[in-house]
Parts: sequence; structure tokens; C-alpha cells
Amino acid sequence: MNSYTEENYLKAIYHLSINGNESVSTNSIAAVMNTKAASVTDMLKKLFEKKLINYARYQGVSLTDEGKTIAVSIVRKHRLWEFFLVEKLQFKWDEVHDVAEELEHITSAELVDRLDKFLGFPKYDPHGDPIPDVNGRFNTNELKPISELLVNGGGIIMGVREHMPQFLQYLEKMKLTIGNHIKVIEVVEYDQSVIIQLNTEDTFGISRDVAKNILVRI
Amino acid sequence: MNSYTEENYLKAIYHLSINGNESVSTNSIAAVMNTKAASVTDMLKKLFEKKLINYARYQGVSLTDEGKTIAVSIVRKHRLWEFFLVEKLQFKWDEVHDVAEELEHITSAELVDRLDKFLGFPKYDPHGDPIPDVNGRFNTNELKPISELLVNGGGIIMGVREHMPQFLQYLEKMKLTIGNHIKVIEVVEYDQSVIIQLNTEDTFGISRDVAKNILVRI
DNA sequence: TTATAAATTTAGACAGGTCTAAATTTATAA
DNA sequence: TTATAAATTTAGACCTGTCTAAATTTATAA
Repeated sequence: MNSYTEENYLKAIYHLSINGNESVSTNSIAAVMNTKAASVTDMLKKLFEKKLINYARYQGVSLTDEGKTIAVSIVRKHRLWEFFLVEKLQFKWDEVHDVAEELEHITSAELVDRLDKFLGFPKYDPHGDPIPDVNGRFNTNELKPISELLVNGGGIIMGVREHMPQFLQYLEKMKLTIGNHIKVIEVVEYDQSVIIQLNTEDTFGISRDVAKNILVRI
Repeated sequence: MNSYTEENYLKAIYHLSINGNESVSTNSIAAVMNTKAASVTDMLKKLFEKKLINYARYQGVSLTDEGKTIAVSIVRKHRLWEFFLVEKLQFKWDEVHDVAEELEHITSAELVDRLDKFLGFPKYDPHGDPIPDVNGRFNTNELKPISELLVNGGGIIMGVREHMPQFLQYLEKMKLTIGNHIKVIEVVEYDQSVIIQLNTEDTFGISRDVAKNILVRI
């Protein structure tokens, strides 16, 4: 078994290598883990002994297949629990991270798979991040809700997180349909609503709630 | 904050002092925690420093009010999670203990209270043990083991004193499950085994040992 | 290309929780 | 009441994950 701490290191390395970088530096891990570089080196040696990472002194690290499998399983748990917290316990989407950080370390695979089923095998967590399935596979085209785009950020609409007819009809009417490109012009401070522009030059505001439920590919 | 281990010690002391004993011995804690007496002594010193237990060398321990509050909150979490696992995720009642042992250490109070609400504020867990409410109060309505009933006495099965899977599976098989009514037909003189009858008219004998471990509300 | 800066690793220490072996205290039985 | 057994504690050690300070390697810029 791997300790709570080892799991967090693997997860950190996984997230750091997702954002491009082939090889992850000791310092970047230290920053994410909120610890010192020396401590990271100690742990890297341990993870290398366990064959969970590829590691050569001074050269940075990457996950082995086994390490990656573990990391993905933790990400799966984290995102499933976040989905549970928001959908079933009515947490706000910005309140769930810390709790999920604890829940992701619960070991029972049976629990995770039953939870997955209970939740209806969701594909995305409340932040729009894809949830790996039981085999660790997930949609890799990173979809983000419009609400997470920065000003001047844009993308192509790829999906929605809300399937109520009224909502879909609204999208239809506003031409916010799959395949269309949108760009964020402004995020209104006081209610977090978003001013967007279509490729038709049409510009208008949508509520934060709507922005959260439209997923775009960047 | 208290460590995972400290919480488990407090919980162990709580359970040991529930079963009568005012003061709990080092050895009994060691047995429950599956560790050595010397390790227990080390931890007792620590818990005493934190004012969570009353402790005098060689004299056994008891929980302070603060220690008891923590122990009860862990019991609350444990039983709520067990209820969740059985009611929502379709676990069998004899499969939930180990998973709940992990889940009980998740710290968020917000999570526990929302979970409680989501589950409909249940009063008993799947083993019939009472679930403390948000203020740590719970039904202490006296449950009696079947072994203490007189002939012709009866009651509704409300819980068990033994949580070994083999035992729980035996109960399952014999339909000796929570909510079922039983009546004592005879107490066999020579081995103190008990002949009981279910509301289904099924009549059979159970050993004194089994009778001691099934709790009924009269 | 070499001096200096930045990144990384090593050496040695510490705190938490555990252990074994030995010492001490309490309980028990003749 | 005293010898012996049982329970408990102490002493000293180990392992994990962390740290600081110093040493080493790699990167960079003149």
C-alpha cells in the first residue's frame, strides 16, 4: 500500500505533467506540495524504489505506467466525490475541493465503483474536468465551462452540463450551440455574469449559472 | 487537530467504557487497538497532555468531557457513513465496517451535517446502533441481549454486540435481522441455549453465545 | 568559456508512532 | 503477610516524512 503522502506526490506529478511538461522538476513539485525541495528529493527516491516514477538525479521525473495508474485512480476518486458533494449534498462547487482532497484517499475500490454507479457514471466533475472511468479512461479533450475562461479567452462549444429542456431551448435561441465559437469579453464583477461574443459578432451577457453549464474546448 | 491514530484511541476508550467499566485498562486498549501495551502507555501520556483523558500511572483511564465529545463525533460519523453505504450504495450490512473506519476520519463538520440531512437524519445505523445527532445526543433506550429475556419474553431486534462478518452472515441467514420480532420459547437448562420463534412462526435454537450478542428492544 | 546563479541533492537532525526488553507497581494466593 | 504473577511503565531503538545547512550539479550570461 502507498501512504497518503505518496499518493499526493503521485497526484502532484501527474497534474504537473498534464500541463505540457514531459519531465517534472523537483522545485515545481515542492511548490505544489507546499514543502521543501530536499523533502521532495527524499520522496522521489522512495517512489523510484517502488517503481512508480522514472528518476535520474538532477534530471526531473515522470510517472511510470504503474504510477500513472495510481495517480489517475486518485483523480477519479477526487472528481467523483466532488460530483457527489455538489449533486447530492448541495455543496457549492467552490466549497468541495478540500473535502475531496481527504475523500480521495479512501482505499476501497468497491466503494468508488458503487459511488460511480450511484451517481450515474458522470463524465465531468462540477468544474468541468473529465472523470476517469473504472479503467482510467476519460475524455482528454479538456472541456471547460465558460465560467472558467479568462477575459479574452475563447473556445468552441462542445457540450452542456445541464439537460433541462428549458435550458437547451434557451441555448438554441441564443445560437449557443455545439460547434460555435465564443469569446469572453468581460466578466461582470458583481454577479459574475459573462459578456460573450459569437463569431457572428453578436455580443451579449449570460448569467454565471448559464456560463457554468456550457462546456467549451479551448 | 488530532491525528488519525489519536482519534482511534479515543474511540477505543469510548467503546470500552460504554460496556460498563468506569476506568479502562492499558491492556484492554492494546487488545482493541491491536498493538502493544507499551505503545498504549506512550499514547495515553500524549492524550493526557492534551487533556482528552484522565490518567494516573497504573490506574487506568477515562475520557474527559472534551475527549468524549471527540469520540462521540467519530462514532456519529462512522454510523452515518455505514447508513449511507447500506442505504444508498447497496452494500451489505456486514461489508461496511472497514470502509466506515476510514470515512469516520474525514474532518469536515459541514460534510457530516449535510450527509445527515441527505440521509434523513437516521436514528440507527445498519447494525441497530444509535446514531448521535449533531449535538452528540442519541437514543440510549435500553436494549437487552436475548440471553436476558425470560421464557415467553420477546422483543424487536435492534442491534448486535458482535460485528464479525461470520456472525452477521449467520444472522442474515437465520433472518435474525434488524426490525424482526422474536419471542423466547424455552431456555435449555444444560447449555443455556435459547429456543426462539420469529413472527414467521419459524422456531429454532440459538446458542447462549449468539443470544448474548443479539440486542432487542422490549 | 568561465564565473555566477539557480536547482538539486546530501548529511544529519527531529517529531510521531511503534516496538522489545527490562524495570516497576499492583494484584493474588498460599 | 509475603512470594509470585500479572499489569503497566520506562528506556532505548527504529521508521517515515520532514527540516536546515552545506555540497554538488546544471543553467545562464557576459
